[in-house]
Amino acid sequence: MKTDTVFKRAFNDALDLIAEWPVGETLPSENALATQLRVSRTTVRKVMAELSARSVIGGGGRQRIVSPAYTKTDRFPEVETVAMSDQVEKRFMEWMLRDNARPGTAINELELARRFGVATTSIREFLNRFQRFGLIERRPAGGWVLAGFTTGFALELFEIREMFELRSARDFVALPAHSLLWRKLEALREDHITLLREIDSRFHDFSDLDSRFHRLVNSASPNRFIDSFYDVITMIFHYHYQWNKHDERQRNEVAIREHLTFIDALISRDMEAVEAACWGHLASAKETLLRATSEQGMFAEAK
Amino acid sequence: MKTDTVFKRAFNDALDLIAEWPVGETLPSENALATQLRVSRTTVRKVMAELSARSVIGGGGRQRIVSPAYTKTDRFPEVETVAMSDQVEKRFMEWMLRDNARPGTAINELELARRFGVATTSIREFLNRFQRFGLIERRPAGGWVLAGFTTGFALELFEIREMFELRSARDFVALPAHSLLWRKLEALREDHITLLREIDSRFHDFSDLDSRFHRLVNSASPNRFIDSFYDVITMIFHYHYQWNKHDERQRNEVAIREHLTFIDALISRDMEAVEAACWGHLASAKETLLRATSEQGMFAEAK
DNA sequence: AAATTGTATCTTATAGAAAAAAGACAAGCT
DNA sequence: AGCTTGTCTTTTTTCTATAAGATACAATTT
Repeated sequence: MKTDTVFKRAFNDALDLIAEWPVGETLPSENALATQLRVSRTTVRKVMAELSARSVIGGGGRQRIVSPAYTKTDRFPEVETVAMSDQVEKRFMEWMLRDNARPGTAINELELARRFGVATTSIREFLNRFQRFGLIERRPAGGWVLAGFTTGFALELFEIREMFELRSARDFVALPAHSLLWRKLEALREDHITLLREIDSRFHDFSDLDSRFHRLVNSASPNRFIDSFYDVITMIFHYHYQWNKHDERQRNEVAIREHLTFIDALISRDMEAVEAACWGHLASAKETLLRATSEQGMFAEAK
Repeated sequence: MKTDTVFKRAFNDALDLIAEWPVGETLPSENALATQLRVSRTTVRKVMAELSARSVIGGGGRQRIVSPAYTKTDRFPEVETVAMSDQVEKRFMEWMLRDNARPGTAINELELARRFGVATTSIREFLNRFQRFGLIERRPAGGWVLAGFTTGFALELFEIREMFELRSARDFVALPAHSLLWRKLEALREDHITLLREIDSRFHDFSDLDSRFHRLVNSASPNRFIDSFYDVITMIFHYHYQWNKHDERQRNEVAIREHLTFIDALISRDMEAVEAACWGHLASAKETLLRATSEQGMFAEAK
């Protein structure tokens, strides 16, 4: 049976919406709400029904209003709003990075299913999708082995990343002056400066900025295989940022400055400066990731 | 319920084995057979039981012999020996390349399941695994769209391929003289010459040789992301060779000669010659693929 | 008439089950 | 003692079923 995480997330979002809606005003139409909450009308109606049942809203048909007797009602807990597939990914990464899982370990679908409390179907689906990230491998006999987040993995990742990033930077510099991307780069530059100013409180926001920057550079000459490779990087860095808290603020500040050097080099169209900035940034990103792989015990290479 | 394609293939293989076994001699042990037939003992026993039931073999326990009264028995048809997942892939490629399917088409799991006569689970599994090839894309809402085997796809594919191949060729040339790979290259060179001599009858065998050559070049400095990318190329060329019969013999002969030029350049360690040979070969491979994409109507770009 | 809601249908995500195949262990043979 | 076979257990593959959610169409309101 499908989980109702979509409904629960929409319900919570609807509560936020209602909190700012004048009591007595009729609510937007179902279609409008569907667009705002990014779900189908079917789900909107289910949310409205639940809100009615909890007397958060009153009136029926096209006269739905925020109930005058509106009292705070319980939101659904966050965990229940994230899709099963995302939860499986998260749990798997935890299992791989936190628990014992050494490279070479056989992956047992049934055991993972039991451990995560989901059906085997969900595990299979996850493994099939996750395969492309290169952290697991299919055995010819059937079944999977953990390739693991090893030093070798990080080195291979960065070898490709260097090729792609340099190629994209070159194409970016060759962009015509009137290209929209220059303006986007300009905007992103501002975002960097803003974040740098507020680094002490907002250093967590760097992860997202990082991904946006590199994807913008790549968008100069789109290539689906490069985009797809960036999904790997995004995933790795997502978990890396999430778990490696050591020196986080400091690391991010350095990276922002490197980005700015890179951006300025791009704007100057000086390809030599671009290459230098690109190498510099990648070298330090690589070093950070490699340090993480050896700092934590479970990252040791198995052979 | 799982299909018994493994059993059926093993059964057919066992028949081949028995055809060359002296009547009256006791057969190899179950373990030995399991290794030879590349299945588990469980399956070997099932095969033996079936062979017994059909009186192809006689005696029991460790005294199994080819029955003196052995008569030819029906093999299982080829189709029943290929795994469901492989069949789904084949049918999907047919649907995409032969039938109507235009890029941008929404992919309907249920419809495909009905069309292919399998459960939706099999379709889902296929789509999840197949995603990495870049021919389909997941929609945020859920569901899939066909990206399709378009000209754009081929161009993007070759952009990456050029980067990877050149990089690997460079690393290959830098290999120490005593490396095992030089000998493997030498052997592969011989295989090329042999095939060239028998090209008129064996031109179909080129597909496999092509894949072996390029994977050997890449093995000079292994990188899982490059290997994974080669899976895409192998898959594409597999279907391309299978369906584009036009000028096949001629095309393959040209490609073999290009490979030989490439190989000789590698052996000479002359990086300039290597680059030239590499570019030359890739340019012609690209042209072939691009011509295929425009020759056949369904490859037209949709926008 | 256009937008909105009500209703029915189709599609996807997930569970659960069962057969096939692999693997583990015990017993038997040489 | 080391293979070999018999038996039992575990794991993977594949099917069917069902609730959640999306989409299409009909009815209704303004």
